[in-house]
Amino acid sequence: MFPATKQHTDGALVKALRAHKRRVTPQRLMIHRTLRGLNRHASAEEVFANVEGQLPNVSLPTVYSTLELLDELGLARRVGPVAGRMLFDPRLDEHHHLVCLRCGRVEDIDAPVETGPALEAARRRGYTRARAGLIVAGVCRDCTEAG
Amino acid sequence: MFPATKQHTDGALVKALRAHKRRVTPQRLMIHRTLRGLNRHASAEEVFANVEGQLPNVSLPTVYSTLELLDELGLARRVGPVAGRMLFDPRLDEHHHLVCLRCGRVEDIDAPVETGPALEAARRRGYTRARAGLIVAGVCRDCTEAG
DNA sequence: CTGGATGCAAACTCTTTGCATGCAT
DNA sequence: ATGCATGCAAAGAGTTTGCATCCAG
Repeated sequence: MFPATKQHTDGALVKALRAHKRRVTPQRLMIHRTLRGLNRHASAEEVFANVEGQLPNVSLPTVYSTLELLDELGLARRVGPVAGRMLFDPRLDEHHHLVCLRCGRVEDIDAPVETGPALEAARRRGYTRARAGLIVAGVCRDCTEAG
Repeated sequence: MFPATKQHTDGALVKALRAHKRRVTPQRLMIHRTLRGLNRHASAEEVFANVEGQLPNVSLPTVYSTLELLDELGLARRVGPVAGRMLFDPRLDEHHHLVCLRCGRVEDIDAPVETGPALEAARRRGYTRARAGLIVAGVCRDCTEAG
């Protein structure tokens, strides 16, 4: 389904799995490839729906644990929970999120945000592995027009 | 329990409720006063536990709907969901949050964050009532030391 | 009076856990 | 062969909803 990125994407995952002494399984490859192919933040449910068509007998718990693993490996980023659901984002570069309080839609914001001072404050308090994400919450155009 | 702020706090709520044509009820006054008294972000469950001692026969759904109302009235700010639970913050000035991924603790960060460009981006996309909040997620000192 | 607000209980959603089986190493 | 990873099912946590009753205006 995503032939252009398949090779490189699989290669990076296999390399990361081997480096962490984790097993390379068809489910992990397919879940990773699917999230990359969606090319936007997706819920576990969405990834699951898309993986089902590609690989039989995949379970939702496996999707959750694999997405969590991808986050640990640095090959995806867990965002949220946002609007009540956990999202997983294939984008690895810094960006932020815009959430509609009404319909739950999530969009990317590429505006720059100076997170250095906040991360520094976290470090000073003894936090490790700290990462910053800006969430802008509002009511989207459609929901605003719908009243 | 919070005599020093009680009068002013109640007054602001009563005024806001009247302005929005909503009713002034003992539950609303007590929930508002309790959140202010806690003086930190609290979950609905926490507010509920503290209100129970002050006013008999208060229900958790009422706490939820009242905290949501306070957010609408601008007398509290809903934060989250963070670490799986919705938090409500009596602080009205700009500040951000530091969350431990392990134990779920939430602390305030007072470091300045330039949210203007992100809010402007939201406005350009047609979002209304947009507000920005930075979430720094990491592992706190205690959890880091605990392994 | 009258309709918004409440209390209670139950439903709902998303996520996590337990356990037996299976497959990557 | 070994034990991590998986599938299935069921539990768990937090939040929301429905409805009869109550009380603020």
